[in-house]
Amino acid sequence: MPDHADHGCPGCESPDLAFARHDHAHCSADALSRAEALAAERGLRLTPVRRRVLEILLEEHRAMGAYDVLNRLAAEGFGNQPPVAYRALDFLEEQGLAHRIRRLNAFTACVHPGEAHAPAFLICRACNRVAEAPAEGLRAALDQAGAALGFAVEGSSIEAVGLCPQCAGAAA
Amino acid sequence: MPDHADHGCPGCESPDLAFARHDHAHCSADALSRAEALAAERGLRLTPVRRRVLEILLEEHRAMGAYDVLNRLAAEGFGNQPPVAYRALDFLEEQGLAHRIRRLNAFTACVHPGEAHAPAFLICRACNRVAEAPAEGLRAALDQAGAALGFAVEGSSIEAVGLCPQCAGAAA
DNA sequence: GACCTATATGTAACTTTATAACATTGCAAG
DNA sequence: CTTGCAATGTTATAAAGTTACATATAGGTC
Ligand SMILES: [Zn+2]
Ligand SMILES: [Zn+2]
Ligand SMILES: [Zn+2]
Ligand SMILES: [Zn+2]
Repeated sequence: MPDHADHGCPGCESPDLAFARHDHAHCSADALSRAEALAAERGLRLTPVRRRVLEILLEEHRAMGAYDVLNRLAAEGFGNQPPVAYRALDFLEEQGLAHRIRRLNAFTACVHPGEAHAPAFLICRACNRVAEAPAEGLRAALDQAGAALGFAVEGSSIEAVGLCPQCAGAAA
Repeated sequence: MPDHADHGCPGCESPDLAFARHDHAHCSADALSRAEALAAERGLRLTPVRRRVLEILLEEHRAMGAYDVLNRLAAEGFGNQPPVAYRALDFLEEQGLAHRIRRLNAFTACVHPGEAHAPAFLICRACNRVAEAPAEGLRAALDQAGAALGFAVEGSSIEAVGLCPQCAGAAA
């Protein structure tokens, strides 16, 4: 694991840095090394396609459509049919290394994999960047709202659209 | 407005009755009459297609895909091309008469239109019914979670998947 | 090493969901 | 009326996701 002393590192901090100026080279390298550690720990195979998809998602704090990912893969000599992208994305999602953003039909790399978490997503409608916000309280409240109706919550998606600090500043 | 004395009526009660035994004929008739009142109030045209789409959605507390709605419309002599359904659904959504369930790529009628609300949705993975849960507290918490990152929340979707009371009972 | 099996990848074909662009209809203000 | 605008109809196409089957490759067994 890299040394973090001088860096803002989403993996090691809360909240998420997607909207803050930060050392993103470190940020993404760290997420990748965590992913590798996790895969080793779980006896999973972080194959070339899977690893490359994760790298592509990690390039920016944005969500990418499966077909955008696929185009990148195809350009690099991997298969060029949808299942190639979807399978890698599904794998990453199952392992908590990426998240699906349902409002965007798109995927984003998880910035702090390994830590059990079920974040809320903040989606900037201007710059399209996506941040994870801690959502333990929200999940608990949702469980409770369900329970009030006799409903057993098993999974949930909490997504907000709005303006990130930079885009809000630019608009004002 | 119908007399509610003897009925469970989602429009007049909280929480939602989708998962409870209730007089659904009243429930849907009430929602429709509220929609009509609302349209009149706002000077909007609840045209035959739009009204029919709302009726179709109101038949059950389920989410329907745009193409399911379209098939129904086509069978009844309306246009049979996607925009016919999407336009009506978009209109209903804008007016708060229907909601889009993003996890399902589907739409459901709002059971208490008119009242300002931004509900959380509870989606039963077994019977596919959808209920609206009050979510003022959740929205507030989400706004706050965004604010903590300098993010201005403008809209959000909160959706939970799980088991409704009846399906949970059947499984046990 | 040779073999077998499970997992992963490649590929073709297709389904489902959604939008863009333009023509037509029909009500409604003047 | 007639003129304009909102709604609907229609054609075509784009975007997102899945099914089914063939091929390749990693790991374990003998
Ligand atoms: Zn970063
Ligand atoms: Zn932004
Ligand atoms: Zn009902
Ligand atoms: Zn159910």
